[in-house]
Amino acid sequence: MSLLKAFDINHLKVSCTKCNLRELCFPHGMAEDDMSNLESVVDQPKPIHKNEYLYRDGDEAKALYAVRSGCVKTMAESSNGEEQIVGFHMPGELFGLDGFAEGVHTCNAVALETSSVCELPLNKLEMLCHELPGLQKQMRRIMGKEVSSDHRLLLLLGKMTSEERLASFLLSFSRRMQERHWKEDEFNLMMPRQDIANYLGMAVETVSRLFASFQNDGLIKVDRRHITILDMNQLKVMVGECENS
Amino acid sequence: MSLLKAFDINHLKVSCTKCNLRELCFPHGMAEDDMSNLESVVDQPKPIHKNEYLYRDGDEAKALYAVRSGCVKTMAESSNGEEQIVGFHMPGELFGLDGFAEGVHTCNAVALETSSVCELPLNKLEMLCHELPGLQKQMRRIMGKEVSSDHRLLLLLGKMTSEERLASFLLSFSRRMQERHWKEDEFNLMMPRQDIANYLGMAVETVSRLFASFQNDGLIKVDRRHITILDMNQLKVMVGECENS
DNA sequence: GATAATAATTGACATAAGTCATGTCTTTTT
DNA sequence: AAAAAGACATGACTTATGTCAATTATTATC
Repeated sequence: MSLLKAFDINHLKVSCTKCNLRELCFPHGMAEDDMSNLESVVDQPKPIHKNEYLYRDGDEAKALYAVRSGCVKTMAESSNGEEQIVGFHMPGELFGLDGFAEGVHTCNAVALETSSVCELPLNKLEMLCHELPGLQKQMRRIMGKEVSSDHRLLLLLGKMTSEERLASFLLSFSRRMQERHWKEDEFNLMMPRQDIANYLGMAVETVSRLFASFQNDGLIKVDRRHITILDMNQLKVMVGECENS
Repeated sequence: MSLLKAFDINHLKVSCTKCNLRELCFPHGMAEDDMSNLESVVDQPKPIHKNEYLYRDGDEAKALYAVRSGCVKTMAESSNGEEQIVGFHMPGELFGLDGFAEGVHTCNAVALETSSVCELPLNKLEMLCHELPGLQKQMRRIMGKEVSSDHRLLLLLGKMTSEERLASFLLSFSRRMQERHWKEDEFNLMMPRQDIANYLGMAVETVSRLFASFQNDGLIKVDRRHITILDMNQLKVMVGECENS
C-alpha cells in the first residue's frame, strides 16, 4: 500500500448508507436522503483501546456515539465512588445520551476491548435536526429506546433473583447476537465476570456459581468467556417469557 | 358561582407563563416567546383519581405529561407480571417519555392521590418543535434528565444496602420539597410503604423496620406518613454525600 | 520460558434482608 | 357504632447471596 493511500484513509468520509450496521444503528428506518445528510456530520470512527475512557462523568458532552466495532460499557458513579454498569454497547448501538440533560456527561464510557466508535457531534446534529424532521423523530426514538432499556434493567435489579438475572442477561445477549446475524446460541462474552456481576448487581462469586449451575443443568456450556446455549427454551421459562415447562 | 362561570372554566387555556410551576416544569429556561407558544399546545389539565391509570403498558403514546398537582407513579411491568416502580412524579415533573421509542408506552402511570396533569400531545409538540429550535433543545434536556434519574436509581438498586436506599429516598424527597419551596424537613409521603418498598427493591417489612430504626437513632421522626427530618447531615453521611461524621 | 499479575472457580461460613405470622391502629363501609 | 378492610409494625425464623480464603487457570511481563 502506497503512502498516499494510507493517507487517504484518514480523509475518507464515513458512509452510513453503505455501513452494514445501518439497520441497527442511528439510520434505522430513515429515508435514504436523510441518511446521506447524516453521514456528512459523522466524524471518522475513532479507535479506542481496551480500558480506555471515551468520556468521564463530568466531561462536557460533545457528541453522541455509535459503536462500530468492539464493545463499550457505560457506568454510573455514586458520590461515594461506587460504580454501576448501566449498559454494554455492541456494534450498531448508541450511547452518550446521558449528556443531553445539562451538556455534561453523568456517567463514564469505557472500551471493553479495542473498539471503534462513530462520533456524532451534538452541535452538528442539532443543526441538522432543524433541516430534517426525520432526524428529529429519530432522536426521540433513540432516547425512548434508552429509557425503555433502563426500565428493563431496573426491573431486573429490583425484582429478579440472581438466577433470573443471569438467564435474562444471556437471553438479551443472544438476542443482540441474532440481530447482528451472528450465531445466537454460541458467542464470546466480551466482558469479565466482574463486569457481569456489577451489571447484574451481584457478587462475582455468585456469577461463577450460576454459570456452573446452569452448565450442570444442561442449559449452557461454559468455556471461559465462550458460551454455548443448549436450552434456550428453558432459559426463557426461567425469566417468565415462556409458559411451557 | 354562576353556571356560566362554571362552564367557562372548562374553556380556559392553560397558561404556562403564569403557572407557578414553570421554573420546575417543561418551560424551565425557555424564552418567554417559546413559552407562550408552548401553552397553546398544552391541553387543559386533566383530573385523575387515586389509583386511576393514566396510561398502561402497551397503550399508544399520545402525549407527554406534566404533573400539576398530586403525584403520579410510573411502573415497569415484566413478562411474568411483576412490577417495578421507576418513578414518583411530583408537581412540575414530566413523565411519559417511555413512549417515544415505538409510539407505545412501556410502563404504567397511576395516580397516587387525586391529581391533575397537563397533557402535551406528541403530534402538536412535534409540529411546534419544527418552528421553535428552543423547544427542541428543551426536549433533549428533558430526556437527558430522565436518563440521568434512571441511572441514579440503577445505582441505588445495584449497589446500595437497604439502609442507604431509604436514606437516599428521604433525601431525594426532601430535595424535591425544597425545589417546590415547601418545608424540606417536614413533609407527608404520598405513597404507601408498599410502594416505597417496591421502588427501593425491598420488602415492606424492611421499610417499616428501617423507619423505626432511623427514628430510634434520632435521624427522623415518623408519624404514619408524616416525616420530620431531624438530622439531615447524618442522612447525607449515610449515602456518602457528606464526609464529616 | 519463567515469573508475576489477573481472572475465574470453589468451598466454608456469615449476614442482610426476606418470609411468615400475629397484632395494632386507621380508615372505610354498612 | 360496629364490623370489615387495609396499612403498618414487630418478632421469630429462613434463606439467598455476600464475604473471606484458598486454588487453579490464563494472560501479560521481563
